[in-house]
Amino acid sequence: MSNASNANAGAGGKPKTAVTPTRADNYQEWYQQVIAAADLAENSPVRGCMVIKPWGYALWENIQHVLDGMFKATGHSNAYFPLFIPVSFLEKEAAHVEGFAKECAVVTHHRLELKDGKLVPAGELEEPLIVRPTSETIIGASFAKWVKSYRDLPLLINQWANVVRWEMRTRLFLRTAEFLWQEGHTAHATAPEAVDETMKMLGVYADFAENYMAMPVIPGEKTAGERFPGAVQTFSIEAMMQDHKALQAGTSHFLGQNFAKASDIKFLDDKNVLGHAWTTSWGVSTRLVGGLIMTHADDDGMICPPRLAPKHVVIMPIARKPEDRVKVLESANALAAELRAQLYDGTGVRVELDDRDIQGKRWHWVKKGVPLRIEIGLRDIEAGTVSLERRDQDTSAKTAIPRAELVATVGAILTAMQANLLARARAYQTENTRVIDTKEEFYAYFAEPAKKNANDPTPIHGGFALAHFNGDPALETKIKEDLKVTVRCVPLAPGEPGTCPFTGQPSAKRVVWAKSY
RNA sequence: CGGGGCGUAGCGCAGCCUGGUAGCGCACUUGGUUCGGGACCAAGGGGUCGCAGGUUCAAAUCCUGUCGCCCCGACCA
Repeated sequence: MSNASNANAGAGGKPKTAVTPTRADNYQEWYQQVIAAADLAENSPVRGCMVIKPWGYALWENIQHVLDGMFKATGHSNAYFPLFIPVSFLEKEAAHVEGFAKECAVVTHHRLELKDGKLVPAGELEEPLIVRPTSETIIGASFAKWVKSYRDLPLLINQWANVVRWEMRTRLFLRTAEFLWQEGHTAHATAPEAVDETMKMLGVYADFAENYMAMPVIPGEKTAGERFPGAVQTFSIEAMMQDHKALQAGTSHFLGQNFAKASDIKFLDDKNVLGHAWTTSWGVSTRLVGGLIMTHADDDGMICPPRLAPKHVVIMPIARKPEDRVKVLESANALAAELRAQLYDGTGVRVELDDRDIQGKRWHWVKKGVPLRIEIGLRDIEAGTVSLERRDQDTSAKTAIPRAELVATVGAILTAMQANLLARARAYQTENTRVIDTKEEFYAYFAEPAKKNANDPTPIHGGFALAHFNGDPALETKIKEDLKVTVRCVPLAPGEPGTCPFTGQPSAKRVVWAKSY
């Protein structure tokens, strides 16, 4: 489609990068090409919905596995609630209606009949059902039944599910009409307990993002305009993508008693006083896979952080002559077994042995982002070494390492790579974050570079701006209109008071401004 | 939902203006030569040109409609 997509192919040479276009050439197109090159997902016949392919789904499964453990370690239990929600449930919370009604898929019939060779809906439902865009209301109905006494609290529930939001514009992983997520829903006897829960889960997300995804995040509170519909307070973790935009990677909401009142979640406290429970909800979605891509992937494709990688190591036997093949394969299989017996991150090292007799294997795995690539051939066997390549290093960097040393240190190498990816991402975020104290500098920072053509993708520019803000929603709206920049969050980390550069009024602390996904 | 662009083989594209046998590169299959940094040669397979109408002797090409994708907005956790 674009000229950029084949700009560095052709001309008799090999592509300089495994993925075209590069990030700098066309970031949006690059993102899609990485997904295709790594075989993570593809568009489906259904508008806005994606097919998550095995490699992409394996990343999600690893995300699920780790988070599920974290939720259980913090006292939560999994349960499952219906996909369908009666429309009347949504109506119960006014702000919620406003927030979600426009993007609800609605089921109005329950039967199909054949008419003139076509199936047409029949059997209209008395009350339409919406396909859940989020489950506060349907889970609230259950909570109302489950909670009678302060002894029933706190109620700490999580659900792994799919949800549907009929979005105008979709992007694989980042915003799809249907997506997979988890939604935690809890009820508490007091406001402070619910706030504690809200903050605890935000902390779990921040921990997961940094320590598993190797994606540095800024935890903070959303401004009123960005608040979850119906929430009293919304908190998020915000990550910087390689186009300098912010990705909201997880949210945690303190819902006050809004949903408890809407769903009638009432209990008798220890003084025999009837009151409404205090609830929270929090979630992360398959969007995290998009975050992983845009945090780590490069112009050669995906880079999987070791702790979430579907495979840690791929072994590629080098033996094209049939007479060598048996010996090399035997050695490669033995190496695979030795590596699988090693522990990394509390589990056996995940090893793929790719013995396909094809060309281009190496690039295949580069694009998929397997952390370690190992080549083993006759020369290695004789020397007692293997050839090791790390995906976080240049694709031309290959080191011979004694086989026994590799087996002994594979866990340490993966640990080092995980740390390197985080450090690299953190440095990137720091480099593209600026403390700004004047309106002029702020506007210049976010000004879009000139485009050759009005319909070209917007070049990478700007970043995170740390600037004071008087908190006025009207000012935030004005800045959004001017620059498409919004307050991503008011960081939880302590900050100094100062002066709002836009109004000259006092400001409690600097907030994070950026363009966002 | 508004503006723009694009739908031709798995992927990337040419052909369309000026209607007349469906093309190229990569990928794939087979054979051979290669092989430790994206191999080469040869022979093959694969497309009702997004879909539906219309004009025409004849439509990938012209006209109308429609669906989808992408970009820029609007919208949005």
